[in-house]
Amino acid sequence: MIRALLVDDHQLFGEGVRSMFKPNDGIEIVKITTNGNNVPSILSEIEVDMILMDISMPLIDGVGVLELMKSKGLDVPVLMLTMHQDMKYIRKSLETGAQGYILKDASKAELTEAIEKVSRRENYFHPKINNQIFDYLRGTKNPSQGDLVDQLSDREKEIIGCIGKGMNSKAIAEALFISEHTVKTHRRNIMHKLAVKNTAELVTYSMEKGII
Amino acid sequence: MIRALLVDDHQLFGEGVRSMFKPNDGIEIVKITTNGNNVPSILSEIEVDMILMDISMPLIDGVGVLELMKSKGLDVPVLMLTMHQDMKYIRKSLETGAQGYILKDASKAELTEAIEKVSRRENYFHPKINNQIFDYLRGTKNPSQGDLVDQLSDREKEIIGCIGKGMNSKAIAEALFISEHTVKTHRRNIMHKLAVKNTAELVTYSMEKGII
DNA sequence: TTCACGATACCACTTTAGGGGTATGCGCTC
DNA sequence: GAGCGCATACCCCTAAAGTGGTATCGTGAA
Repeated sequence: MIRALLVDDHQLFGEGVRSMFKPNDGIEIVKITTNGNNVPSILSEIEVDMILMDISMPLIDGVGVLELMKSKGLDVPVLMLTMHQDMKYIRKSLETGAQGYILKDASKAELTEAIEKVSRRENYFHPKINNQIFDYLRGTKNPSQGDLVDQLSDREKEIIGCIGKGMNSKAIAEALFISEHTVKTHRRNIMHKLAVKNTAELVTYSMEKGII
Repeated sequence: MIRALLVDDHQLFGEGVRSMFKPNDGIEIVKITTNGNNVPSILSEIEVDMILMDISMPLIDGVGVLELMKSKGLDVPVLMLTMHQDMKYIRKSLETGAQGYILKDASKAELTEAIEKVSRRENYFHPKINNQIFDYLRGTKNPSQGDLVDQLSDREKEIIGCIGKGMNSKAIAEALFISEHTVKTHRRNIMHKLAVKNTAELVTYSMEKGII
């Protein structure tokens, strides 16, 4: 029986995955937490064979939890379980030490296989992202030739999200508790980084790249 | 026993939710489909009391499935089950006739309550989005039925395409061999028809609707 | 310990968008 | 033939975006 810890902010998803595994599947979700910050204390209390981790979570994201674990010397294999098919997330996860990467639209059989492999400290990649892995490995001859989107900071992406919702600089400033000047500076930097002429093109580009 | 059909492209989520409901919960997911286009044929084969529907799906989105059902005269209460907290999605869902709206980070208890209410053709809204519903109802005296995009003329869609490419009014005027004044008039009319505040929101909305 | 970067903030300025009108000609329909 | 939607075009004006700088502070890397 593989004992797994699930880290996901979506309660429904978590309870769903837990109920999905029957005793004879050989897998048991022994604990679910919606807050990645609790992972170290949980690991000190109970013993698990692997961790199933969502990437996008509000308080601390999956990569952040991986870093937190590493800083505390916690060595438990982690399977990233996410909707993001972007190379950005995959790369970040692998760089930070994830053992595998699977998409949320995987089947139960695929998830079972992934959990088994990761718990044995083998790598697992979902078939859907294999091509991207190859493309990425082929493309890493020239690291500067990355995606323009990768140059954006988290704050800048946050600003982009607000812009897409139709908020103007003043509204964004109030929402983020910063000055309107700062928002305008961010907008300028974003436009330079993405090499776009105006807000319309910025929104188009960002939506195509999945930032919005 | 409430018999539910689940429409979600994320297999894991679907199987998870299905396993979550035990016989004594009074709810059974009798069928899961990852393709919304199959909903009409499924409804003709099996009998269900309600439909649990994800909004963002690749082949046809949740709102599209609702429209498809309506066009075929299929009258089964639908609970939208999604991650999107945006009023835009909520509005579209309600306009197209969804009976309820719940977020994917809801608890099992909340989902159970929602399914029960919707199967009785009562409305259900997740507590987290109640405020947005109120704001919406306050702001909309005139509930416009039908899709806003349908009101756009071909010329207006052409203008929208240019805006999305980052062209300003002057550039659009030159490209279409018309006056800049005319372009500005078009932009104004477009924004009124789509009920958006500015160009950024216009682009976001248009891309979601597939105009761009 | 520098040094780079991100987030913050401000000034001054030009260009563009956005909102209020009004108007004409064309094609279609009732 | 009167009305309607659409594309066209112009006026005036305000608000916002966009461009050119500069600058402080904290953090983390070299």
